[in-house]
Amino acid sequence: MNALFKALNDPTRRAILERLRNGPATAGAIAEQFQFSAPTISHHLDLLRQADLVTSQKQGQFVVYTLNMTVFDELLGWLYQFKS
Amino acid sequence: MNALFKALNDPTRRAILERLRNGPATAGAIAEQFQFSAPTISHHLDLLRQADLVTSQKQGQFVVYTLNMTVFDELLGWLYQFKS
DNA sequence: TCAATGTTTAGGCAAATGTCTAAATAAAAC
DNA sequence: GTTTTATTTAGACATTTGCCTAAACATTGA
Repeated sequence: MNALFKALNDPTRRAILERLRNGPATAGAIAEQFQFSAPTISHHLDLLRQADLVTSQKQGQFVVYTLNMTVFDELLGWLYQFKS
Repeated sequence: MNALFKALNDPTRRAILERLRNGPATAGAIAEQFQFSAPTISHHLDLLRQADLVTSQKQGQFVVYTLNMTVFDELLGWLYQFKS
């Protein structure tokens, strides 16, 4: 839960998630969309992975990142307790 | 959106929100539940207010904090785009 | 094998964060 | 009117965060 909220608490990381809504992408393709350096984006991706918001698979020299939506259910569950 | 995620990215603040699920409470009553100083809790309450997650009304020498659930809809809306 | 490409790791730095104590403000009680 | 009670503001400090550059690692291609 901590890692989840931490990962979401950054506009760049949220933008990465929105980018991945359109389908998986390599680290490089993701980094191209932003004005930050590749290491910076790599670090953001690491935090997203720690929160289980994305998964990564190595494909040759590329690393493909994929959105993992199942963890959103945890967040929805947390929110739901406030809606009653 | 930034203030919202920022406010949620702290276990103490989330615990305050859960506390307020049971109804409004004064700053002092909230502070009693935690091991932090009153100024620290006051600061947390300020961040929650900035995110519009709580409202505050002064009642005599007390300040009563109330959960504001309407802002959760914004968060639900953001989440929803990922569920399709 | 050597060079190029894609990504991560390491280390450094400024800014933001979470905590504290001390002081200020405001209302209540004596 | 002075003291107590409730809360916030101010300022300090250690830790975390987000960024960078340089270097390392891993794979592909000549």
